[in-house]
Amino acid sequence: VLGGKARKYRISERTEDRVLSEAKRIGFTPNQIASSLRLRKTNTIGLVIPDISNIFFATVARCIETEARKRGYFIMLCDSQENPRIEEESIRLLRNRNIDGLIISPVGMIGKSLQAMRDSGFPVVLLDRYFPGLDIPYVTSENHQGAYEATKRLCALGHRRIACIRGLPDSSSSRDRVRGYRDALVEQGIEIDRSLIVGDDFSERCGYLETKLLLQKRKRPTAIFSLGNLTSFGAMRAIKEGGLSVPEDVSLVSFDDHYYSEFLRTPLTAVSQQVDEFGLFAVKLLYDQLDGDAKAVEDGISLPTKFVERASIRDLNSGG
Amino acid sequence: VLGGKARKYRISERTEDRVLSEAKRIGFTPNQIASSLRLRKTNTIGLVIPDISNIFFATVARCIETEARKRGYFIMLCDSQENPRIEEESIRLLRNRNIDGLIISPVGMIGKSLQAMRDSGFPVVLLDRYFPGLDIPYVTSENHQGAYEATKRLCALGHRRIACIRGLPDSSSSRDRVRGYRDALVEQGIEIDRSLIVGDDFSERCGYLETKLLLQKRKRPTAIFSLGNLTSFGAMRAIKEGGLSVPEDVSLVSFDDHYYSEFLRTPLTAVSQQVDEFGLFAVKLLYDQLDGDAKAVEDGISLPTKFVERASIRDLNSGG
DNA sequence: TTGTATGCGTTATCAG
DNA sequence: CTGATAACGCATACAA
Repeated sequence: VLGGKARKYRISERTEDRVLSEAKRIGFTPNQIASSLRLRKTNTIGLVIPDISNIFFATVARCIETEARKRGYFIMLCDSQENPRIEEESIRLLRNRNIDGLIISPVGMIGKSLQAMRDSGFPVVLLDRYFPGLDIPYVTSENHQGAYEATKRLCALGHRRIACIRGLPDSSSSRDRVRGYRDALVEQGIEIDRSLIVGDDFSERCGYLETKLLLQKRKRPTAIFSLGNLTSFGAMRAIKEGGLSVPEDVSLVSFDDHYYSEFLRTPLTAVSQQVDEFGLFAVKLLYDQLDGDAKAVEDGISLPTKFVERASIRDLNSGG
Repeated sequence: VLGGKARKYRISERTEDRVLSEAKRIGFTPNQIASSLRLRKTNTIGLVIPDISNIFFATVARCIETEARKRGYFIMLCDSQENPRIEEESIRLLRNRNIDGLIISPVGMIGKSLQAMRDSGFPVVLLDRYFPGLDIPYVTSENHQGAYEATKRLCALGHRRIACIRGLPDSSSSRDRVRGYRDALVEQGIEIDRSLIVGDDFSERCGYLETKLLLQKRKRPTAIFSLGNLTSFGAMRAIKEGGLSVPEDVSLVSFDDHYYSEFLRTPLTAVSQQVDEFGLFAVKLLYDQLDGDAKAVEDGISLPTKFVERASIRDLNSGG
């Protein structure tokens, strides 16, 4: 009766009512742990994210939580701190706890490991980053296209020395954005200067350090393309500290756009991602696997980006 | 042996090794669900937050997750969306799942309900908001003091008509900040104009709408004190839309300070909170309860704030 | 329709 | 030291 299957077992209404009212009287609440053990289903999704305090992931997490709840799932949150060891450990512990599925924005080289999980029938969805060659469903942005457009625009404004502060070099998002950047330069006949492609991770500190160094070069870049929202703030900090201004001394473009961008000292030109859709699709892709054949799921989705031009880039043609 | 209690049961080393190596060979992983059922302990903490995409809560959540993990706990994340119904439902479901404790930034009037949980021995910690009169441990900022200082400073600069955009009126943080604001005004001999105390929640939209209205008044306020980071952005949006500037046309102070503040068009004066400490203390307070006597725990902690003055407030004395 | 028995995987107890 | 057994609370199959 408590399971809502009174009908199925053709329990008399009188009995059903008696059970229900007595249950309410003593405040009976079903123990989900016991249920989970019995049914081998926890209604829990593991969410492993490099940095939940990053506004991008925080926004995605919110959507995922909301969407998951609608479908009756809980979120077990793990912040891998962009640390492969913590990430691996988190996955292990989550699996011990019999989560029903995993949504992860991977940091380490765990493609094969995730693929193995998936092959064994365990639902996995990648967030923001994917593994080329493996068929694990993912949701990401059209990183190449977004970076390509942004870089092309900088070129059109006369920039030739454009630096690129990338995030975690091993991540697909970073790689694809760098590719887009390079392709745009090559297309414009600009030689790639590898010393202008810098950065190790998506942290503010990284943006700061790399920008510091870039600004000290004999031939200082006229524009900086920063591939993460935190690195962009790091870049701004370094620029400000050096007594320089955007865009007079250096133009700045950021991948990833958020509500603060237009209110900055110099409104920031940025490649905007469909952040809300990230969460929606992630849960959808996971749910499709939970629902039925874990393997018969589309291999991934790339969401279009939008180039939002604001005052942070300068036209070198007109200005001289 | 697998439980690490070989010693206790005086198992021979040989046997222990045999068991351990065989376990590794077949890849044995203990089922935490079964363990949880048996032990009545899930090593899971429920975290219920009004909006995980708000940078304040996101930052706190990160600290909580990190700190909890250190102590072997997992985080079950629920976003109540500042909706009391969702909040209540979340708590109910979390308890069905036998979480070991709850960290919550409450939205609704659930003080008595939480107190009852606590009285029954269930560990609870309040985040950012507390319930006066009840003895549920909490961690919050010295909201009154922080708001008092900020308002006093505005007065010192010659402001007399200072609006206050509060958040959720029922929350202690909002109430205490408004009290600090009022106390400062009263102390300066300024009459409280209730039409200048506005706002219903901590959303961007709220800040926007209320600022729109404030700016239309015949006697427009010379300064706005916004009690949340999102409402501050709403205020900025409305001010910008009205073709006005900060601080020339209106001064702006925000409760809650983050990394972007100094990079805004007009660097934002703000009351800075010790965000990282929030998470630390929350987990500590919870852990003290998990550890021992749930009731023998300090009743709460208020962390000092820091007034960070930037260009967003104008001196009416000197300027004329 | 209703009552009863079994097992999910661990842990604890207790007798050997 | 070791093996057998019960119990955590629920869901299901089967007997009544």
